[in-house]
Amino acid sequence: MEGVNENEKEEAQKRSDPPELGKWAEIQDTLKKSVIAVDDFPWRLPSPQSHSHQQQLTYVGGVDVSFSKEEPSMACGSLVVLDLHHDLRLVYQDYTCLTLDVPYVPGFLAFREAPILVHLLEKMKNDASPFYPQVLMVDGNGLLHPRGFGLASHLGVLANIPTIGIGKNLHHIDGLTQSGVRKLLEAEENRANDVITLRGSSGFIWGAAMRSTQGSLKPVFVSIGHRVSLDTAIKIVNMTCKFRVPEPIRQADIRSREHLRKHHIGMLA
DNA sequence: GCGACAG
DNA sequence: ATCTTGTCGC
Repeated sequence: MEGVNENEKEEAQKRSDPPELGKWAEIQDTLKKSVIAVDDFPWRLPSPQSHSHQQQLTYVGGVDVSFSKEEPSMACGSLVVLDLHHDLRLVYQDYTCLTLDVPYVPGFLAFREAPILVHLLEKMKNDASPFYPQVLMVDGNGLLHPRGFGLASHLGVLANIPTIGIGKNLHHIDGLTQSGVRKLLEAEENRANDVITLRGSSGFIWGAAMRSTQGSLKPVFVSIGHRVSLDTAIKIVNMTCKFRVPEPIRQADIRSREHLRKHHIGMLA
């Protein structure tokens, strides 16, 4: 009895896991109850017909956090917003740099990155920006997570905003593996499809793997974050993909990295 | 038991 | 996440 706990603690130390992991898991289980896994927003997707009485989806946001190589605790969070109706033009960008001591632990990404992103969203809301995103794409998974509550869902609940999870790599859960998914995508019956459902061994649907660009063998992994169904999430991803990674995420990624470079060099001098 | 494990 | 230029190909 006693030995089991001691061994777990030792292993946790070897992995340099923070001692709060148990609490973190509890927090995830609690917040997960607030997740809304269906469409729950006032706008509609752009369509050929005109429904003049309902607002259309126009502003799609993207968030990401970059880190400095030489100063691993130095982080830069970014929030960008693109205009879906003007060739995904950038209409808003903001950044926050700070030192982060919370480590990255698989399955607990939100405890490292969510606070910065919540800050950026709150700042934008307080400033009453007319470009506040109607939906937010997050660099990380939503439901596609060991406890069904990844960064995209976590951020969606904390900031109460519709979110979509975008993973560039698969978090292996419920029997799902990156090689297994790629085999499915390459299978004859799926040759025509660019999207396949990620159904785990348990039968649960965690998200979807999609070839966002023609000719890209490596898929991106889309999952429900908050207040957006998987079908709608896939449609929105398709509307925002010029390259493999959807533009909101790609722009947030590129720009947070260059912002960090610019600011960090200034600190060393 | 060992390995895998979003960013 | 981060280290990194050129390069092969449509």
